[in-house]
Amino acid sequence: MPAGNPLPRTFYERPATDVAPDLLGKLLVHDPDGTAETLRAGRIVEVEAYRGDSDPAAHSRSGPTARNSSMFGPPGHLYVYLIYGMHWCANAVCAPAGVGDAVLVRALEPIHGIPLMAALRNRSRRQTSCRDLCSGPAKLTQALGIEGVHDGCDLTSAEGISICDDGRMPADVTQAARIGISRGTELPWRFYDASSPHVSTR
DNA sequence: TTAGAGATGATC
DNA sequence: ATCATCTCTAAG
Repeated sequence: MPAGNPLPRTFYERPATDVAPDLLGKLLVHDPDGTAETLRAGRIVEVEAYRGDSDPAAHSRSGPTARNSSMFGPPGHLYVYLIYGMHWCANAVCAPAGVGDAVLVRALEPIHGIPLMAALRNRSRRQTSCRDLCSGPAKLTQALGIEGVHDGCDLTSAEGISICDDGRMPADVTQAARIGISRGTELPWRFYDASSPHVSTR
């Protein structure tokens, strides 16, 4: 078990803006079949918080729908959605059930299973550097093999997809405006490790 | 190195 | 029509 222990559900049972910075340095792990050969993991270096109450950019802003129902479920679960018709994005659901809070995972430092990650991201003819494997919310889901079927899965179980704590702390936590949204741009709810070369922008 | 456009489909 | 994106191509 190279990844440490999964974070407990109580970790997620807080507002997304509190959970988000604490997720920096943790490991996002996908162990699809319990074998070391297919396990891949990356250290979280960039996240964004989305809140159900008064956040115009959140998918949960207008209440539960078929797509966002995981956001309103119990904390410590995964919310996965399709964006622009072709990319999957992964969130950690936060706050008590009934509150539509989540943290979008935007970038990882690849840690384990890097050859498999490169194979899963082999669509491009261009040479994929290690920095290009997980430096974006849709890149990292492709590298880890996270898709719509994983929406709602439990992150606190060591099986399948989990977020684990191995004791490492982020070096340089920085707060800024969120990326790629047209509303709520004034809210400084993006958190990243400025010392990492693996964040989604340079 | 940077800017722009195309891909591609669910959502509300 | 919008969208919590990525990639390639072309221009400078």
